[in-house]
Parts: sequence; C-alpha cells; structure tokens
Amino acid sequence: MRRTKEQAARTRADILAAAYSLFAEKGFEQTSLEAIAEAAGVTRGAIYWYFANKAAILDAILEMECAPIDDLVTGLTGNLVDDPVGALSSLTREMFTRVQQDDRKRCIYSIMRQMTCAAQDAPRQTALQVNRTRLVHKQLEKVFAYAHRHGRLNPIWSPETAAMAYHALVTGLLEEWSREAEAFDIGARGGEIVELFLDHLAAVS
Amino acid sequence: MRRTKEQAARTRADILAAAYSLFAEKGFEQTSLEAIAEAAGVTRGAIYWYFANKAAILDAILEMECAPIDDLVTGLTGNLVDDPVGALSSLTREMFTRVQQDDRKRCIYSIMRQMTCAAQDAPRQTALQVNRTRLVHKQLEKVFAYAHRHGRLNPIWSPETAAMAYHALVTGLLEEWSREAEAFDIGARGGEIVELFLDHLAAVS
DNA sequence: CGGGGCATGAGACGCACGAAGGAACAGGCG
DNA sequence: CGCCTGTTCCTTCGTGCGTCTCATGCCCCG
Repeated sequence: MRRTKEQAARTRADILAAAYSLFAEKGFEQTSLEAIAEAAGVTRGAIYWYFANKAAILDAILEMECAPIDDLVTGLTGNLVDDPVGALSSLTREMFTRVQQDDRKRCIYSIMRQMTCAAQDAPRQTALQVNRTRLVHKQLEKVFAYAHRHGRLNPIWSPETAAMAYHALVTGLLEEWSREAEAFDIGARGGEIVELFLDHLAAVS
Repeated sequence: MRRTKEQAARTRADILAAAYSLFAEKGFEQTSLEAIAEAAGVTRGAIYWYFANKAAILDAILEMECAPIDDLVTGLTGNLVDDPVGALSSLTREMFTRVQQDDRKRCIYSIMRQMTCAAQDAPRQTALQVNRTRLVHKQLEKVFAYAHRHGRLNPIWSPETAAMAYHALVTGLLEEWSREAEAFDIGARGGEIVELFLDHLAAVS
C-alpha cells in the first residue's frame, strides 16, 4: 500500500526514532530488526527499503547526532582573533554539557565508540570515524598554530603536540564518562580539567 | 574420545590461540565458532565444554592480556620513595612500547574497547572493565597523593583531579592510536606528550 | 571396572538479508 | 476531468548462517 510522500517520510522518521530508542536502551547487537519494525509500526521488509542493512540505520543516527558538534568544531576557526584558546575551552564545555543533558545521547555515544575500529571489518564505520577525527585534528592544529604565532602557546609545546594531547585528553574524558556516567560529572570535573590544562598550554611562562 | 589431562589442557590452549588469531585478524563478530573450531582442530561442541559462550572466550583472552599490565600498575605503589612521578612516566612508556611491539595486541586492544559499555547488555564485560578502571584510578590517586604530600605536585592540581586527567590522557592516546596505528607512533609521540604533561603536573611552580 | 571428564554430531532457534509481488500514488495524455 | 502506466512504498515468505543445546559415546583415572 503506497503512502503519500509525507507519509513515507514519516515512516522513515518512525523507523529512525524507534531504532534510536531501542539502540539506546538495549544496545545495537541486542535489538533485532523485528523489534525496530514493531516499534515503528511496520514490517521488517519496509526497513530495507530505506536502509541497506542494520548498520546503515546506525549510520544515519550517528550522522544526525554528530552534525551539530561537527558544526561547532568547523566554526571554531571563524573568530580566532582575540582568544583562540578561550574559544576552544568554551566549545569543549558546551559539548560536555550538551552530551550530558540527555541519557540517550550517552548511550548512542557509547555505541559509536563500540563500532569504531573492529579490526578489518566494518570499513565504512571506521572511515566515518576516521574522517571526523581528522577534521577535529585539523581544526585543533589551526587553533594552536594561531596561538603559537601570537605568542599565546606555551613554548615547550609545539602546535601539533598540543593538538594531539588536547584531543587525547578530551577523548579520554568522554570515554571514561561514557563508561560510568553516574560516578562522573563530566560537566563539572571535565570542565575543570580542560580548563587547567588549557591554562597550562596557554601559559606564556 | 576422552583425552589425557595434558591433551585436554592442550585442546583448551589451542582453542584460545586460534580464537586469538582470528579475533585479531577479522574481529570478534566476524569470526564464527565454526572457524575457531576448525583452526583449533576440534568441533564446535568441544568449545562449549570449556567456555560458556563466545564472549567467555574473549573474556579469557582479555584477562590473559591485561594481567601483565595490571601487575605493573599494582606494583606502582611499591617504590614511591624517591620519584613517584618518574615511576609513573616510565611505566606508561613501558606500556606504550609493549603494546606497540605486536600488531595483534593492538587488534585485541581495539576489540576490548569495542566490547566495553554496550548500554545495558554484556554486564560481565563491563564489570571487568570497570574494575580495571577503578584499580588504575586508585593507584594513580595514591601516586599523586604521595607527590602532593611531598610538595612534588603542582599546587593548582588536586591529587584526584590529576589522577583523572592523567588517566584520561593516556586512555585517549591509546584510543587514537588503536584507531590508526600506522599514522601515529605512540611510543615516540605518546611518550613525549606524557612526559610534558607530567613535567607540568610535577612543577613546583 | 565403573563414573565422569572430554568430545562428537545433529538439530533447534533466532536473526539479518533477499526477492517477488501487490497496492495506490503521481502526473502525463487524451 | 478521467484514465492509465511507471514508480514508489511496503508486505510476505524464503534462505542461509550463527549461536547454543542435547543426546550419545569414548576411554582415562582412581
């Protein structure tokens, strides 16, 4: 029974929403297409009209989730003029609070980590992640290179090393938080740590 | 056909070795029990005599891999007397080079990351990881608390915050390296970053 | 010489994915 | 406006693979 265009779009959105909830609640492997279909009010076959396979559903969700944060990162090099490191600090804090607000986001973030880098398999997932990582790296290097040129980077740190270290620090904080969110207030503790580290990076010494 | 005791132990070891190779080569999900059984020279049923399920095989491998590093971490609080932060630095470097030496270790490490925290499911895996994390945290806090008491910790860092930040930094470095090992010499770059950060943490200022 | 550690093989069950078919929408033609 | 045809959207059933179970039996060990 073919639906009208809006109905079709609605169907797709329903599938996505159902998948989001179920993935967040039970994890990726533990949710079957059957369950998604039932929650969305369609049959399994319908899902395959919109998505090539189960992983493609996750891909779509991940891209939706990552887009706003990627935008923030991309916009980072816009107004470096007065305080590059300060902008970085507030962006990171913004990301922490945004991700902390909603528990489902945390679950999806966990799943994203889970998907990355499963040795040889899942090449597409890895490529998506690798590209995001490269983007972030590039932006961070730009920020620290700018700070370096303007004498605002601690001279014992090269821009590349600073970028790598900062990225690793934030990644690690997110990873530990996603593992046990209740025991770790990433907004407060993470923000504090990032602040202290950036103070050190920016120290004129 | 019942084997002798050594033969049985050998069978178990063969299964473990075969699983290790295949997991490292193709990833956890992509290797079937059939493949493991064939590589080990037994049938699928035999595997179930030794391991409750597929995840239990991975568990055994992970524990084997983690044991030596956990020993290093546990031994950290033994000789704090002269240079606690220096001991931490050399331990971290040791871990980096050890993990870098062998490509299969990297793959297994990736899989370990992959398994942690799949929302509600896989509670055992998570527990194992959480316990290891707690152990590391405790040891790090001890080290930094000792340094703090002896005036060797930068006063703007509290021991807890320093421990958390350091752990996050190392975790993040390992994560990025495991994602693209060829583009990132963790022994050199990672070692340098850790050194610089520890210098800052230990600065008397 | 029995009991239980060690292993086989078949098969039950669930799941991702494919493919064929059918219902009705869109929009061009008369 | 009404028809009609290609396309879009979705159902239904089938297939193959993967994990895990179970009944059965071998033969070491005490």
